[in-house]
Amino acid sequence: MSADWIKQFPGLSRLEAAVRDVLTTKSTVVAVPEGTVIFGPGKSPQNLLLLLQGRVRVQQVSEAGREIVLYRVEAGESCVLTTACLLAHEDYSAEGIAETNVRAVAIPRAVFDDLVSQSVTFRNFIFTAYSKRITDLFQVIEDIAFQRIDIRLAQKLVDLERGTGQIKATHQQMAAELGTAREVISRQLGEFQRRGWIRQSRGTIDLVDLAGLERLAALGAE
Amino acid sequence: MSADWIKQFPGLSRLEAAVRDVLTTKSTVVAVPEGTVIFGPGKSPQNLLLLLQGRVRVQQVSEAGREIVLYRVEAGESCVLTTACLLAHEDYSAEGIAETNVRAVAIPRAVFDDLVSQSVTFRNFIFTAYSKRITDLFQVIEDIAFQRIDIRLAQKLVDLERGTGQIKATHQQMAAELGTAREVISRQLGEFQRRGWIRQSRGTIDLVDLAGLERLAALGAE
DNA sequence: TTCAGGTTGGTGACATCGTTACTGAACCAC
DNA sequence: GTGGTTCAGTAACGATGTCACCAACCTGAA
Repeated sequence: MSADWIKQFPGLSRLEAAVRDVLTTKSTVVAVPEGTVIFGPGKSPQNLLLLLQGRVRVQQVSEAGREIVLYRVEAGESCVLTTACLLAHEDYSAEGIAETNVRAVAIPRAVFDDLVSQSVTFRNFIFTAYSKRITDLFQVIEDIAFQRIDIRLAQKLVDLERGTGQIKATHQQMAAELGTAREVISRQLGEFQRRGWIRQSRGTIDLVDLAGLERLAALGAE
Repeated sequence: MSADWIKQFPGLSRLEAAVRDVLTTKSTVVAVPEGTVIFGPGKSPQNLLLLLQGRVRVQQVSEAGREIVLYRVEAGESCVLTTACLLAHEDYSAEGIAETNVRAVAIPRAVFDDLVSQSVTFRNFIFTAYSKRITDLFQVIEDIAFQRIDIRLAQKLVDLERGTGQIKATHQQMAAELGTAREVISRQLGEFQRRGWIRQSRGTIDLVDLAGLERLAALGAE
């Protein structure tokens, strides 16, 4: 198996040669189709995943069925919060879903433990990833608790637009992004449309005045 | 220095003898007076703390000055989320405050790294602690996003009462516990008092019908 | 003691957000 | 096309957050 993929992870570039060999020979590259539930309540992951291609959405689902997106794992990042669960034999209440087709390196539990033990570089890689995720969670908490919904929605629209100027999502899905209700999204998007910032059609939102959205989004970053 | 303190941490009881020696000889027991800011924005901790006595409150403070309590570290637990920051050289936006006088074992960064490297038991201890904290954060997110404020307040009152039947806190402090506004707390506590569950006086809340509060709190756990 | 100023708590009015209930439009499978 | 399903719009109302203000209380200093 080619070890080229290590280049995609800057934190691993200085990995000691011996450790690099362990990592490449004892891990496998897996393909995960879009929509797959990678981990979830009652389904703890068996491997640490390093994403080569695609995107994983991690979200919390309440007992009443309401959802909120916690963060996304992009190519070049790792599903590292799951390793705590992986090593502690505990279930999370969060779930991870492949938002696109995903290619990833799967590192088995025992190999992960071995790498953490042997390589200071790998340890730094892991703990840096932890730090980023925890910071993300703190931001989510701060936003839910203290930020106005129109600002959060504008930020999310700007965030989810990936150069296309368009977002493929229903109002229900946008509500799940922010942990709010569909009706709230409908009202806010209606207001954005009246202001000429977006155009809507069933299942898609066109961002026609990104600058307008960004001005509103920026109010939350003062 | 006595190594008796290790007995207070069940996860460390099976520690290999050599590793145990490293841990006890290279760490120090420190005393932290009540009210000390142990870590915070711009003040990353230099040590991993294992709490022997006392309690540390970890809270998020927004730029607008509003606060929300994330979790508490009790005796027998560790300030483990800070280790990610400690190893990643990153600052958190959260801060940790000694809520009582605290005695703790301080493990320097280099020693921590060494222990993680050498001991599978220590690794499990650390990752289990991570898992618990992250689960706590998920719960906070779910509560803020989806739970009614009266239920959250009842839960918090039951949680903060430590056998005394009394809570020493202002309405403002209770608001910071839940990330809401003082006025909301005043209204809810007024309602609880009308129902005969509590009595209030300046700076203190007496829980006179704990069962009543628990019934309301239990509605959130269905 | 008395007064000034800060802290704490109570309250009304209003804005924002969430919930409920219902409607119709758009889409899909047959 | 027909019928069922998904998606979006909206009104009414309840719950929560914000703003403004006041009263009660505490503390320290004149």
